[in-house]
Formats: sequence, structure tokens, C-alpha cells
Amino acid sequence: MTVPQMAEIAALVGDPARATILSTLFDGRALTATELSFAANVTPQTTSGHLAKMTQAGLLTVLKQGRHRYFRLATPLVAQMLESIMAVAASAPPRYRPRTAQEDRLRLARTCYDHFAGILGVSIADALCERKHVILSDDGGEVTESGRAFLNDFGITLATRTRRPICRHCLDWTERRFHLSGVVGAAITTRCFDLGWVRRERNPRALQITPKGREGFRRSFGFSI
Amino acid sequence: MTVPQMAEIAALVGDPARATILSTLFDGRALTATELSFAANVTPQTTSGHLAKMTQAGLLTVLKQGRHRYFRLATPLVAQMLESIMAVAASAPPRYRPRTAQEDRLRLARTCYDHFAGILGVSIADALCERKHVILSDDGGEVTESGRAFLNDFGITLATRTRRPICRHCLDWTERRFHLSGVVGAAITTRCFDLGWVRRERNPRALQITPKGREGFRRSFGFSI
DNA sequence: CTGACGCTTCGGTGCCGCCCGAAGCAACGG
DNA sequence: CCGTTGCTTCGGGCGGCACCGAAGCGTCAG
Repeated sequence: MTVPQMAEIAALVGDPARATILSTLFDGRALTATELSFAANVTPQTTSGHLAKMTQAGLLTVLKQGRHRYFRLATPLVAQMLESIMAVAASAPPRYRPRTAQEDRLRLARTCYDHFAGILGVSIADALCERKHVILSDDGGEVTESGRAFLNDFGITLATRTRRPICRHCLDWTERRFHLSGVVGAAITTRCFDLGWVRRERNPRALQITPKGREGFRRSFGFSI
Repeated sequence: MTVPQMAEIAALVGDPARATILSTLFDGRALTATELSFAANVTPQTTSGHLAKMTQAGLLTVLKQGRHRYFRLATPLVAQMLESIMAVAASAPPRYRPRTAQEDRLRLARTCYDHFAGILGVSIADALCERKHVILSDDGGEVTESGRAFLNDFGITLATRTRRPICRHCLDWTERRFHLSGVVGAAITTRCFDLGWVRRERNPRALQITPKGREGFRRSFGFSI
């Protein structure tokens, strides 16, 4: 039975402090133990224990650099697992939720592993679908010819040799709708950073949309945000 | 923050008894509280508590029928979450594993929600791919014309109106390779049950391949099992 | 070398929650 | 109507683990 192993992994995610750490690392960055201890709101000793357990279990990998130790999610599989847990958590319980300003910022725009999520992510996906640049189906999506041209204009060239440009959708856990992930989602995100349309906030998970970005999204994608 | 909710869901899966229950329900069946208490190896009272918590959290739904209460996974999202946790659990830790006969049977053939998994599931996927009846790409798959014809011969008619017959792949957590899920995977599984090629074992998760089935898989799919 | 910093290990405390025994309730069968 | 079966709630015991304070170890700056 692999059940005990499954329980072990789930139990690791099941502690609030560890869940916070994982969720902080969710966008793919590598952070130091101290930064994570700050994020999780526990002392460095406690954080150290958590990080050791998760590394041991294969959820995290660590990169030693001088006197710092940088932790990151070990594999995309881990990110995918977190995402599916979040999807269930978001869809399942009505529960009460206080709604903080912090949470609102997160809801507006954030990164999900390596691509946009939140209202921004969903708006981009909607815009591309509406113009038939991307066709989303039940478990994936494809970029049309017009979409390829559109992305080209936007400064993104997709490899032409692949049968189907890798374009996935990803259930947004605040909006409960799809945003784009995969190669396409990541490329759009990177491009927007390069264009200066978005910036990281003090809370590194939330994104700030610049005035230039608002204008750009309106002109290129046709939505106001 | 939705982090605490995520931790809550993960913590539910993180208890061995509950993980066993969820894993027992993983193939989509509905079982009574008593059956589940047997599977989880705890008393009915304890099981009752677990089931209540998981139902409350939206992981399970319950169907009252006379004096029985049938529990099943609430949504496919939950099954997907379990699957991704299993994938991480299987890929992450080398750990020791005793290898029981029971586990070998499970590894040979079992159902994964509503479709075949294990060596059987992977073999079917391999056979269909090799003959170009199905093309698997990075995050899904499609059925070709020849595949449609093949399935037709096999007694399965796919709806023609859908843009792309829904065919997903699903990472097999014992074989670490893909098997087919989605509509196609489920249809093949159902058909094999109807043909008497597979039967449920005493352990309801494991499947028994009948002699007729071995012959059939050899003739129709070209693999020996 | 000395101090500061990042991170770890060690020991002890407190709390959460898993578990079972006992008892209660609801549905079915005779 | 009473016994059986399926499932629940209640109460208490007990183990495990998250947490912190203190101290130790490597790394870097001066």
C-alpha cells in the first residue's frame, strides 16, 4: 500500500505553517529559510524543522549559497499537487472569509507558479478565447493561427515544430474559472514583466499592475483592469 | 488568505485512516460507513467522525438509503487531488517498501476513479499509442480516425460532435507512466467489464484479469498480461 | 581575531486530535 | 412490539507534534 506515504505527504501540507511556506514558494521562486520563517510567522528554529521535513520528503530542494540556504519546490509535480488541493479548498466549503485588503490584492493579480492568476489571469484567458486566439477544451487548449500571429505581434514566438503549442488551462482558485498556464501562460507573463506592465509588490505573491500595464492590457487585450 | 483552507483540506487527507478511506473510494464507488470502517481498520465510531469531517469539508457526499449511508467522493476534483498527491508520494521518497502479494495484485490491475490503472492501464495506453490510435501530447491526447474506428469495432462509439474526443492521460503512481483517463479511458474500462475480461477481487480496488481477458487483450490490443 | 548573521540541534511544554467504550437513535424484520 | 443492524454522539485517555528558549556551528565582514 502506498497509502501511508500519501498520508505522510498530505500531513506535511496539512500544517498551517508549512502550508504557508509551500504557498509562498508556489510561484517557483527560491527563498531563504529566514524569509520563509517570516512568511510563516514562526521562529527560525521551528521553520528549520519544517523545511527539513519537507526537504526530506522530497517536496523541497535546497540550494546552498554562502551562508544562505535557498529553498524551492522540488518539482512541478509538487506545484501541481498544491494547485489541485487549492482547487478543492476553494470549491468545497462555503465557510466564512473575512476579506482583507491584502487578500483583495492577491485576488486581483498574482503569479501561479510561472504564469498569471487572479482576475488578471482570467481576463487574459477570456480575451484570447473570445477572439478565438486560443480554443480551450475540457482538458487543455490549443493556439489557433490567429493566436500565433497575435502572440508574435506581442513579442512571443512559439516553436512551430510542436504538434500543438503547449497551452494548458489551470483552475483559478479565487475566480473559479480558467486562466492560461503551460508554455503560453508563462511566455505571456514573462513578456508582461519585460514590458513593465506588472511589478512585484512588497508581498511577493501579489502583483502590482502599472499604469502602463493598464493601458497595455486595454489596447492589446481589450479589457480594463 | 485561502492558505488555512488549503491546510485544512490537506490535513484531512493527512490522517492514515482517512487517507485509506479516500483511497478506497478513489475508483468512484459508493460504500457504506461500515464497509469503510473495515477498510480503514478502525471502529465504526471513529470512522463516523472521519466521514462527518470529510463530508463537512466537501470531500465526500453521502446518499441515504434506508438505514445505510453510502459515501463517495464529492467531485472529480477531489479524485484529481488525490491522484496528484499520490503522484508526489510515489515520486518523492525512496523509502523502504515491503512488497506484499496484495500490493503486486494492485500493481497489476486496478481502477483509478473510473478507468484502468496499473500495468493493465499503461499497457492499453501504450498499445493505442503505438498503433497511432491515440496521440498523447504533453497535457492531453486525441483520438485519431483509425482510433475511432478501432474503438467502434471494440464496441465503443464516441460522440462525433465534440471538437476533440475527451481523452486525458493520467500519471500512473505505480508505473510512473501514463494511462488513459477521460471519456475514452472510462469507456474502455466499462466495455472490458461488460465483456467479462476483468472482475473485481475480494479487495475491491484490485482487479482480476480473466483468462478470456488475457486472450482478448492479446488479440485486440496485442499485449500479453 | 572578534563580532554579527544565518541556520541548526536539543530539551521541555502545552495542546490538539485520534481512538475506543458506552450509550442513544433510527430503520428494518419478524 | 422487541431484537438486530447501521450509524451516531458523548466522555475520557493518551500519544504525537508544533512551538519556543537556549545553545552550538559554519560563514562572512572588518
